[in-house]
Amino acid sequence: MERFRPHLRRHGVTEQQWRVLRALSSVDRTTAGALAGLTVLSAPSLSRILRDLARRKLIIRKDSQTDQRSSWISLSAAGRAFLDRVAPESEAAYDAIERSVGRERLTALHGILDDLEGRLGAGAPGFRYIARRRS
Amino acid sequence: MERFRPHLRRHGVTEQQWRVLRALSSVDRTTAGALAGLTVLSAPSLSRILRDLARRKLIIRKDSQTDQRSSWISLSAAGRAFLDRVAPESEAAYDAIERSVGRERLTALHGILDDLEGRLGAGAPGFRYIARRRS
DNA sequence: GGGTAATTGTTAACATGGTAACTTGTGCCC
DNA sequence: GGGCACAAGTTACCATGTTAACAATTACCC
Repeated sequence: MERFRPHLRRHGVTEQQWRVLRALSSVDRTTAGALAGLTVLSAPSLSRILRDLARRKLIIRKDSQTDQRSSWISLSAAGRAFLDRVAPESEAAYDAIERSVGRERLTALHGILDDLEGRLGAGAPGFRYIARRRS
Repeated sequence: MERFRPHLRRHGVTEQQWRVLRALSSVDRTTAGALAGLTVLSAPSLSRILRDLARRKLIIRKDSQTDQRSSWISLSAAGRAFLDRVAPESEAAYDAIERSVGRERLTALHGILDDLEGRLGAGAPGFRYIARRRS
């Protein structure tokens, strides 16, 4: 993350906020719980982040009609514009890492870490939004 | 760390405090800078941790005679006793992980991560006190 | 030597993770 | 349908990582 943080900082988002925005970009809408799993953020952290992103109007929360405990979260137009503006830089930083390390080595590492996670029982894998390529 | 934290918590230390105490157990005395490298802690964090550990009298700080900017840090008798009391539990937790994952796989992972660190230029490797066996 | 740059530690401000307590809602079961 | 366990989020508290600013020394260099 040392490679990404400076870019993100310049744009006024933290790496976790960025992770949340990226995760939201690939779905129409979700709930906080699903988003926590997707971004691998703890519920308390995500709660704070969503509050801040909503305050900045990068995301929209709409009360669920079927379950009043949760709400639907989606990217706002401004949020999508922000993503389109910042994503290229993020991709460039990722490319630089891939060039230093080598694509095969990175793929191998992902495999090993997934395996490790399984053996230690850290929870269901699923699709993650960490330093992995958007594909 | 999920496996270690509960044990450590019961004994009233955080994982980073534990890392510092373990690192101190293998040297006669050091400076804060060297300790930061050894434990992979940031200078500000280490500064706070040393303050707390000194307050609890688990470590001793003695002003350096040759360089008045830094001081010598060493384990107190109480600190050593604490380590002897808690270390066995820590070792047991590590053994459990090693059994789940397999020693060969863990060794291989360490190698891969060291390699990665080198390629990304994260700094000099050196001996670390993370989840690695005391040997 | 004297002044400036680099080093060593510390403190402050902010964001986050972990844990636990708490509030609301839902669902279920007798 | 009343009560109770469970689920979804939020809040609070503490410890840490980052970054930046700062204090005090030390080293270097003309």
